[in-house]
Amino acid sequence: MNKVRVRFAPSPTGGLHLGGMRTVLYNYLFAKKYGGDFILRIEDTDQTRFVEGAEAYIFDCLDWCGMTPDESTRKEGAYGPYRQSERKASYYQYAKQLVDSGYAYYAFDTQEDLERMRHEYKTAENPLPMYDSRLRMNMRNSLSLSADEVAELLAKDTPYVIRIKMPENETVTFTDMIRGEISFDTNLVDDKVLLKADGMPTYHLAVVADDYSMKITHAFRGEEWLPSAPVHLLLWRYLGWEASMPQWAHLPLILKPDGNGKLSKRDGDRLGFPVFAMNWRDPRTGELTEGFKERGFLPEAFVNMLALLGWNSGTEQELFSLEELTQVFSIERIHKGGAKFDFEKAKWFNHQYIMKKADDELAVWMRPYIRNGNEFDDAYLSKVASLIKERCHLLSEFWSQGHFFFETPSETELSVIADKWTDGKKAFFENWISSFDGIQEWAHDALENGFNETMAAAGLKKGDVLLPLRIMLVGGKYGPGVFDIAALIGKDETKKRILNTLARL
RNA sequence: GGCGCGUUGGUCAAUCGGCUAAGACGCCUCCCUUUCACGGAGGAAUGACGGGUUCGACUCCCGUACGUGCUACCA
Repeated sequence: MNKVRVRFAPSPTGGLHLGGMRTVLYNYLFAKKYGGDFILRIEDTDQTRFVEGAEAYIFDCLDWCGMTPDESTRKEGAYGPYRQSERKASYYQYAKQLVDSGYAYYAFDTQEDLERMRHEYKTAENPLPMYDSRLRMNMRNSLSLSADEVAELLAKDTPYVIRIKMPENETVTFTDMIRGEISFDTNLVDDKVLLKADGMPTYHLAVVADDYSMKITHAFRGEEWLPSAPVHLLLWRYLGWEASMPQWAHLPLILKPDGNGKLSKRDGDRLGFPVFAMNWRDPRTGELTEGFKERGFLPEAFVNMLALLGWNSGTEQELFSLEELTQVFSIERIHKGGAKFDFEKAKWFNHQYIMKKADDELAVWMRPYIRNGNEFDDAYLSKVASLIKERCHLLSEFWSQGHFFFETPSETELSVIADKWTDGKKAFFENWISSFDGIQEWAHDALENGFNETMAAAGLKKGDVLLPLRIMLVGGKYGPGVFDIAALIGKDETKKRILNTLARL
């Protein structure tokens, strides 16, 4: 295969959700696999939806996942400009070209005209009438009006849109890389607006013009675009570019975990999981939406989870680095059907990556989650990480799983041991503490040996005193081995916690 | 309503006509560990339905049902 060029064009309407991120990922993997260019394009031609700060946010998300676009799409580049708003002039030119060649026309209908049409032609079997070949001669456009009338309207700067003139009785067929051959009857597709009254293009015109001028060879987009694909194909044809039309791949949808429908931001809020890659604060509403990053996901886990949502390698392997994915990824193995998002499985991926990560690296990721202001050095944090990483599914669980390494537990589940508490046990702990000064090396083995000796001398069993010790050190029935904890928090702190609890029993 | 796309356990999914239908998540049991977790060993749980084609169909074809998407001067 020759050099490929893929593009991802997020609409900066705020947030970058799972579906969008997955489309980027597949674009990226495909481009990398075949040594092509990974280009980002910003679709900011819809001023009513464009959100301040969204562009920078998109780049942040890509950086976090390790998918920074090849070229500096933030500045200049071989295929720039990358913002649609900066390409405005050429869109008009192409739309005009289509009108001149008879494939498109001016439409002067107002919003009210359109509403009236939808109302007037509404019938039981056609509840949603379209602006199409059957109806367009009843509307106000350059097909129904005389040349003089049209010239006059244009001369008076009457607002107009440019619509594609869908042919009658034709079948448009194209090949989707995932789904194979797909056909549409042109009579059933409406005359889509190409250029809006404000002079900005709609997605339909923009995507074709941009893909052409950016020399895109392969285009990935969501399945929701399938119904408008015939419009796009016709535009490529009418503009005389059909030979350079990219190959399309329409990706399956990511669905809600419960019920039906595609996954939305609302579902995340409702079910308690993120749907955006990173935190997004809408500047217009001030509303903050949590991201996977902030929820405690490692980027490699997020990427891995995302890749497997709609694709699999065909082997039993489930854990892939981004690098591995670029090797094994293949369009043939992308599924046709939508997948319900499963947050439990997403957490499992993260858990795997947390366990796999080196302790010192993990320490860096976990540091922000230390809730009290105390300072701890990297070596200490590293040791904590090694002890608790296998019980954290999210980085944010670091604190709930290991807070006792950083503070004396404030809440102690005394009730767990209070019922079976005896003077003999109390004497045992006092004896054990008094032996601390004789311990040469304050480490796991020495502590356990000393504990066992004192225990045997007191005629007690592990079952009698191990749990109490845990409650004293941790505060509850959880955490790593008690001697590991004692070894790490140190002699003084261990003694302090035992004494504290003894005083309360 | 029309059109498009889809349909293997609760979820993600393998299978490209030979199936006693992989594997993973989740769930359950046991072992390990006198906590929790990790790890190990098991278990329950699947081809939407009806017709064809075929020696043989989860796999191919047709219908039906169901789901989902589109049907905006939104993408």
